[in-house]
Amino acid sequence: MTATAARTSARKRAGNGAARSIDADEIGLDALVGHAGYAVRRFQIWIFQDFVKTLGNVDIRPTQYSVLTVIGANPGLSQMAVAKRLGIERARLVHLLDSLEQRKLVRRVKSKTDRRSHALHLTPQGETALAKFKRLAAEHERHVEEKIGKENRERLLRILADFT
Amino acid sequence: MTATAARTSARKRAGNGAARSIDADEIGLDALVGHAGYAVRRFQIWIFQDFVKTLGNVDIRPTQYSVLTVIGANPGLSQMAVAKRLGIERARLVHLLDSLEQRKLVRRVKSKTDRRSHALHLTPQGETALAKFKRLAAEHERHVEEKIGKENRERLLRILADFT
DNA sequence: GAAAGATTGTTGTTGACGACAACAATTGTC
DNA sequence: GACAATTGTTGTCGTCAACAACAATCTTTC
Repeated sequence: MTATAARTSARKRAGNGAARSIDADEIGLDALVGHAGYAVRRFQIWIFQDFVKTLGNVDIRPTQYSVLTVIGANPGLSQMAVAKRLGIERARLVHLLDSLEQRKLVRRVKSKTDRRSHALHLTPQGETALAKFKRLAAEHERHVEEKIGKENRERLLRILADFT
Repeated sequence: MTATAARTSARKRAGNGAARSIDADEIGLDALVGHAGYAVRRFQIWIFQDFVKTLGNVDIRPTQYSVLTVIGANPGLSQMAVAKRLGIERARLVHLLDSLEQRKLVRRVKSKTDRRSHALHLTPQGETALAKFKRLAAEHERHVEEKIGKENRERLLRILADFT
């Protein structure tokens, strides 16, 4: 049905090996239009690009921002706790923290209660930097609002609240 | 305000270098809860994992599925057209098609009207395989529906329709 | 209290993916 | 016919998820 319709409209395009030049608009997505994952993926790419662009001057990427924010709101957390909360692998978090620690935004303090783990803290510079990052991130969020609409953004947040 | 509140509640956690073990639930996300990008990212990871798992037996990943679907619905397209339509880079599409062509699902036919380009077609096996992939993808989509609810999924698709 | 098992941080590898740059072959334009 | 643009290709780089293995350090169990 859907497949048949798509197939029929496609016939006029090329039955053999001719690649007619076509406007991207008239290329049907067929089954993809019914897949939430496809739309979400495209949207997520758009969001990431805007985030990276908006926070380009301070050189902070989404993942780094999420790590800084969680540490800032919960100082003293272990790497394991941060990784679990954000759904990041602990192996991956190691490199993220290496980078953030080199930039003097985060400190790994040896925990005295558990000598395996590190207690994560923002440095004073990290705190002021994070404040700036949050302002830029809010600006990015306004771009999202402009893109999909104020109400739609709120609906989206409600729908996906369980995943945070 | 939000920061102050988070900071205050965080104080009880660790003022120095003690990494108390904490349930992931009680770790505040602070500013992240207001960011659509964070929720979308987490959701998208969940979707991808379910897709990969559901189509695990046939060894098809989301990007491959999208390429096959578009070619199936628009036979004869050039690589450039497919890449543009799906937001994939043409350099990346080369490898995707190499893989799909090796698996005898897709054929690159030399175009006679433009000897630079290839007209992309599904092989007969590709057609029957895609039919199966679509059934599995529909099953995956039902998982999404179970996860966020029927109405929410439809709302989501409407909200993000412009990105497809 | 010692042995066995689990956890934490770390290092390394693999593969998918987006972004960019360069190139040859071909087409389009002036 | 010279010059610019397009198409497919190759290659590199950096981000990211997923594993596996390891040493150091708890925790459990006997």
